[in-house]
Amino acid sequence: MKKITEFEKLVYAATKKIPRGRVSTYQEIARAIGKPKSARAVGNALGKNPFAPKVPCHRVVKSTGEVGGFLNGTFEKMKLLKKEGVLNLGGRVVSLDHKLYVFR
DNA sequence: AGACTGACATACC
DNA sequence: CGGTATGCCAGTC
Repeated sequence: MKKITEFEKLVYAATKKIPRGRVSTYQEIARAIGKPKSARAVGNALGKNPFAPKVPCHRVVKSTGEVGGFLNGTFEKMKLLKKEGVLNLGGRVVSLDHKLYVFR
């Protein structure tokens, strides 16, 4: 069904680029697609997440270093993140500046 | 078909 | 810490 827009395509493409063991923020993704003010729109697109496991929205965190809204029922994925050493107990990112993946 | 409102996982003041 | 500003989407009228 691919009912996605060009904007979402960019968001998913950027999110998919996140390597394992790394995380990114909505702000970074928004900036990566050329709309640094669209962090919310990024979240909106990821929230739909038609590419569920393809687009690791669980690997995208808030700009504050918190894990983000995927905790809302998807917290099982958080375990995987912890396994990758990205998250810390309590749903916090381990040194965001150290794990943050920046699009270039 | 066109316009408005609500919702969303942020950012800024 | 709280309210306002911003961007995109979806549903509704």
